[in-house]
Amino acid sequence: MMSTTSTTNSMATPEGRARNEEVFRTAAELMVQRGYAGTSMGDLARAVGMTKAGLYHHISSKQDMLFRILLHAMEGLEREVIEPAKHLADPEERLRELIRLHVRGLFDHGLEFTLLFPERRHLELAQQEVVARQIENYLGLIREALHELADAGKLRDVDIRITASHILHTITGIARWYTKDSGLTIPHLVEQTVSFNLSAIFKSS
Amino acid sequence: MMSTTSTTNSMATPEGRARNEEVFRTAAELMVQRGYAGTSMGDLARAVGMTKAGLYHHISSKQDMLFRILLHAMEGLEREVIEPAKHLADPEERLRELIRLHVRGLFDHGLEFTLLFPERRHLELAQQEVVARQIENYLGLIREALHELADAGKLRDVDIRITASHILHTITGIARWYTKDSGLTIPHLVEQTVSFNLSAIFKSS
DNA sequence: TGAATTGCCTACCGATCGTTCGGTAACGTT
DNA sequence: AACGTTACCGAACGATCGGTAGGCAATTCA
Repeated sequence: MMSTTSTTNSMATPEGRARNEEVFRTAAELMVQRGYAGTSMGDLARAVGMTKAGLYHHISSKQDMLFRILLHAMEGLEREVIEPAKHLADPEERLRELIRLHVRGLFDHGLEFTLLFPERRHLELAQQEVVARQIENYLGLIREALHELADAGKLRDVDIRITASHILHTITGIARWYTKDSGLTIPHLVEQTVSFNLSAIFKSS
Repeated sequence: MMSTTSTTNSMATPEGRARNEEVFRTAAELMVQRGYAGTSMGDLARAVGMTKAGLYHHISSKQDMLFRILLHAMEGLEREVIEPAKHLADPEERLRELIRLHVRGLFDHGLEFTLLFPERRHLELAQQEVVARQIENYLGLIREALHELADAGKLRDVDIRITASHILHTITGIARWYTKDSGLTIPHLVEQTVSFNLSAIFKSS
């Protein structure tokens, strides 16, 4: 079978799979709020209505659970953001779409997990590198678009490495300050974030 | 005496004061790297070359230590950033100076503590509010400058609340991605961050 | 010179951490 | 009816957590 989704056992029934997903989803939510070290297995067990021992039917260790959560976040980023945007020929359109989809994904999908990337320090080195490579890959996509725009003479005199990081952090920063009761609509937030970053880089001419 | 600086005792000698500062400074550094929950008192003790028990000569509790670190960071922000900038009459110059001083302070001063603001959730509610109020106050300063610029017709059609948050997070984000071995000079980083944010908001005309 | 105070130590506390063990009720298959 | 699997539980493990009690050398103050 060589399933890549298995944790400690084969997780056969639909109810079992659903429960399994609930464990991982809840863990991700808790860790976004309180961090990896700040979230105990007891906390997680209580949140899903289970004992600590019961959790270990679904996971093999806390660290491995974090790794799987990050893998899932990376798959989501790849599928919902990178893949739809990367083949756009026009670099401006491509960059615009990267930002738009990422901000949208922050709310639609559990893609808020992007927030958990800083928690990669709790993983083993080999696992850390997997995550680091994906982040570098994503940043590379932004830098590539910036380079093409620079070659076309459309950019201000900007440092591309710094600028790419600034763009990425206006996006991930949203997850740190946004609250539902702010009265902000998501389309408005998306539009504002896109235009903020694009205005930041283009020549004013 | 009513000293506000005392921790568990009067901390009389210069060497004592120096050691005391070292404890707090080291704790701040560790917590920036590993987070509050991820930094144990044993870690801290080892880092300053002391036993856990010895630490408690300098602090009264881990939580209180965090609160004092955040207070110190807020004082630094007030002294090094807010105070020098707030009296500038020209809103563009004021905003530029706020950003410039904040990024500079990230490196010069132990003002990197800005990173610790997310850790305020580990404080008691009354203490959390003190920190939240200061952040709100700082954001208010940015928003005020933006309002003045908008009234002067100098801004793009921009949502001021969102924009202020974006500006703040390009700055604090630096502490998350910057590494010394990147070959970036600090003046260059400061200049790029200032121009990124100012370009983001002004009319391209 | 003696008495305090400072700055740290050794030794330890109860609580909580992540994790494991043995067991079991419910269920599908044969 | 018997068996195997799934999805859990109660109880406990060793390790580590934040924190404390009491002592002791060095320094400072009277």
